[in-house]
Amino acid sequence: MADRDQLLEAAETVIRRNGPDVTMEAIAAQATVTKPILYRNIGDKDALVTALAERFVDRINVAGSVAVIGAESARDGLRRVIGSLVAVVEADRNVFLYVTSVGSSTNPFGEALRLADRSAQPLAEQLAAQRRADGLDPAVALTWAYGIVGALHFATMWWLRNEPFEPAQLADHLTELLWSGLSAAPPRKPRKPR
Amino acid sequence: MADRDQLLEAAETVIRRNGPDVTMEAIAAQATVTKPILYRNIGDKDALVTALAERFVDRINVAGSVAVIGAESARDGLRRVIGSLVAVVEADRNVFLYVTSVGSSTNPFGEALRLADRSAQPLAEQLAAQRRADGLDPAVALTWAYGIVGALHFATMWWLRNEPFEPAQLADHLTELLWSGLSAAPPRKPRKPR
DNA sequence: CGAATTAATCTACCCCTGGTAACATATTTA
DNA sequence: TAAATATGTTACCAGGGGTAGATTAATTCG
Repeated sequence: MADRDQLLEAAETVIRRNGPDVTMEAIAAQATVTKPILYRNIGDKDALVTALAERFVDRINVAGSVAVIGAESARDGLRRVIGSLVAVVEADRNVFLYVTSVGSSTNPFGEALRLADRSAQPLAEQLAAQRRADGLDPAVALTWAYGIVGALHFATMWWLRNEPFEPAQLADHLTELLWSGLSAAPPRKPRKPR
Repeated sequence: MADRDQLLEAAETVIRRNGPDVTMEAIAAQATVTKPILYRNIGDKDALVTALAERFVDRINVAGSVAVIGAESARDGLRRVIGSLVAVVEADRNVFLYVTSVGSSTNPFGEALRLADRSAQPLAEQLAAQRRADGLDPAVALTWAYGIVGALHFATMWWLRNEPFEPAQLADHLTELLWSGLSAAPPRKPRKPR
């Protein structure tokens, strides 16, 4: 008893219920199991976060693949994918927060970046392919992939915390930024901190 | 003895030397002081991180203001600001990592977002003003500000970890993305995960 | 079938770090 | 000089990640 998948399921359950700052003990308890079993099957906390992140990214990817069906244009496709991402995160915000905010001393770059890796890598490949097809330099792909993921991440995070407007607006604004960039409205004196 | 500023200075010193996972005890020791003094003058760990973040953002802003002088165009200004940001972060990576990766239970959204606030807020005001001047809807400003900050943050973080090429390239790629967006090379099937 | 060996699980603990209470020491003020 | 007030120190607590060793269940073998 106490399959790896069941443990991950239990972790998600308790995170959804009790918020993102949940203890390993609580996760074990939710699975009606004691800590050593959890550790034997999952590894350490870092491994748990990684596993949950993997699942989460998978869900986002699936949702994106579905959302993009029937897109009327590339821009519309982008808009749909962003919309579905926002929807998934909003629907499961606690798991999202857990997966992105848990830090570990062995990983000084933060868990958010590890989560980003799983999205940015395939995205980079697509971007590179597209650039090549258009006769453009594909070297930008990785930077762009992390930049895009970061933009989505931070904006979504901020939006989650404040919820200043409807999710559709968030998706619209992000699409506009990522699709067209700032050049439409060039800031005269772009003091652009941090 | 043991001025607030001296304590912050000591914190930065020890973080630079020993890396981002540094203990409050170590910081106190570096300031030749004991923990309760540190706590009396600074507050808790969260307050320390906030204070250090504030300083760091200030440095970035100053560097950006200097860098933008003599820009030949708005795009060139953006490029220069991004370049100076990358330079500051690279030169003080440990403090940057400390300030962005230390999590706290009272702040489930992560310290990175708090750091972002200090940059995104003024940036949003500028964006909004510019949009208004151009007769465009300024409602996008906040979303864009967090998006831009996030793009810079993640890409820089990734670059710091891997250092795959020269910092100038990173700045070039990011400028291109933020200035012109993806529309130049529209992905046909934008499976864009995360 | 019973004994012995092996696998699975629990109890109890360690360690480290953030945070603080209570005590001690210097310093000002009356 | 005595009282009051900063200022600092030691010693401790709390809580969470992680694990060693005892304990129980299961399996194999004579």
